[in-house]
Amino acid sequence: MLAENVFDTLKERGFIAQCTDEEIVRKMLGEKSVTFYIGFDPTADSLHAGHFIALMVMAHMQRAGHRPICLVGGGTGTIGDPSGRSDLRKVMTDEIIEHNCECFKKQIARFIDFSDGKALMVNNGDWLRKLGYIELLREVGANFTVNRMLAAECYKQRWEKGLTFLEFNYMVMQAYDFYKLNADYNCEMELGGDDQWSNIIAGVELVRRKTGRNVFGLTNKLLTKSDGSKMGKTAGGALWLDAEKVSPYDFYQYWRNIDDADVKTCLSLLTFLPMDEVNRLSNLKDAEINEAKKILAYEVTKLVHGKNSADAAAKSAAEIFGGQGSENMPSVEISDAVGKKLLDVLAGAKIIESKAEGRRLIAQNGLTLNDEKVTDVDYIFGEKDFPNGAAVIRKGKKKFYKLVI
RNA sequence: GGGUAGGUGCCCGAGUGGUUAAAGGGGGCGGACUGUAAAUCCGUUGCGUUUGCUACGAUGGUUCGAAUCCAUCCCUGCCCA
Repeated sequence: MLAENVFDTLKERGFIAQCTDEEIVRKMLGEKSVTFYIGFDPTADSLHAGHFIALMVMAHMQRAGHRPICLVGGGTGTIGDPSGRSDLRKVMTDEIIEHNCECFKKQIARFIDFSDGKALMVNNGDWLRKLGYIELLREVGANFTVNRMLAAECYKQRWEKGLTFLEFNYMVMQAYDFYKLNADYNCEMELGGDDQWSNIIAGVELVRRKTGRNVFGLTNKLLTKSDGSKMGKTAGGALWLDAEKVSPYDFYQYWRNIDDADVKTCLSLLTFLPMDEVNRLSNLKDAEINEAKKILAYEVTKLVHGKNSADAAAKSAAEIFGGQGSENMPSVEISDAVGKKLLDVLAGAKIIESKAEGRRLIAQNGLTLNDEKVTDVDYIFGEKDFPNGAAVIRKGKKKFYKLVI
């Protein structure tokens, strides 16, 4: 008997969206160690905030004594999951898929404990790529009815734009994964984002039809804002977990700046803070709730980038927004800035996307150099702009950059 | 394969020979207000800035001039087989 039932934990924290059978799953999770899996398709070279929720679920499960199987989709990634999408995913080359899988593996390994067989990592490319078409049709295809599949919620978005036969098969592939993992590792549960519900129940049904065994599916809520829109979007795209793509400071700032209304969801889903603490923090009102956001940002950053990075990010933020101090401000090395046009330097450092954007910022009073508004579009850097070998550029209200010469 | 409707800027979506870098909305960005929040309001939103360049699926063509007309091709929806 396990001390605490994860099902209750997950439920209390608001993770659970749908479950094939709450009662039985809860009972099962309470009596024995269960092997479960979550799949991650290698759609990019880094995981993002959306994947992070799934990793949290996985971590909670593992802490409770269950065994995770992390599946990277080297096989399914070649197809592309159409679930909930209105457009066709662009096809990736095998090299890219392979590369992305490797990136995923490294990142996942930071969150899940793989020592002593406490978790497994598999790649469905290992079996899906070997499958023969006829074999698959007979073994698996016979267990699906097209009319049933067509009724699946996940294809609804596609009725307008069209669904290719390639993508239509995605569900079959994922179902096969579950069947395979059940056979090889006695995997009894598949977890995933709520957008995966259709695919998950397809797997549950396939296992039952082929083996007569009862397996289960559970989905977690997707990370959305209180208004229903997707969370984890930044100007540059997704909120990546890779420090190279989104710096720990920017990552910290993302959570530091979320809506008041989303504080509770984020604290319970993205941190391990005890629920009474989560409740206390999220009930803070007005300016007080900033404390909760700081804790949220720190905790999430710590989980994703480690304590040192989180400390540094928190410190930078405190300095930058608190008063002066620019010690830990994100900095860019510009060796020969003096004598050059400010706009050329900023564009070169990727601080602004184009000089047109720079001119616009200046025209709208959005660019500051060492606390003075820049008003001259043709401003040329002089020695005096780098008092201690550095100049501070502020873009808009909250984006700071230190130019070091 | 046949019929038909389409492919426009980050997205949706007007435009159907010139004043259209292209209405409107969303999103983004900047400003005001604030709490490094939300809502709201205002501005802005291809690149380079000396009347320049690139852009409306692709390639050719007609024209003083086309996103708008013609041809071919590619792609997609719907209907029929």
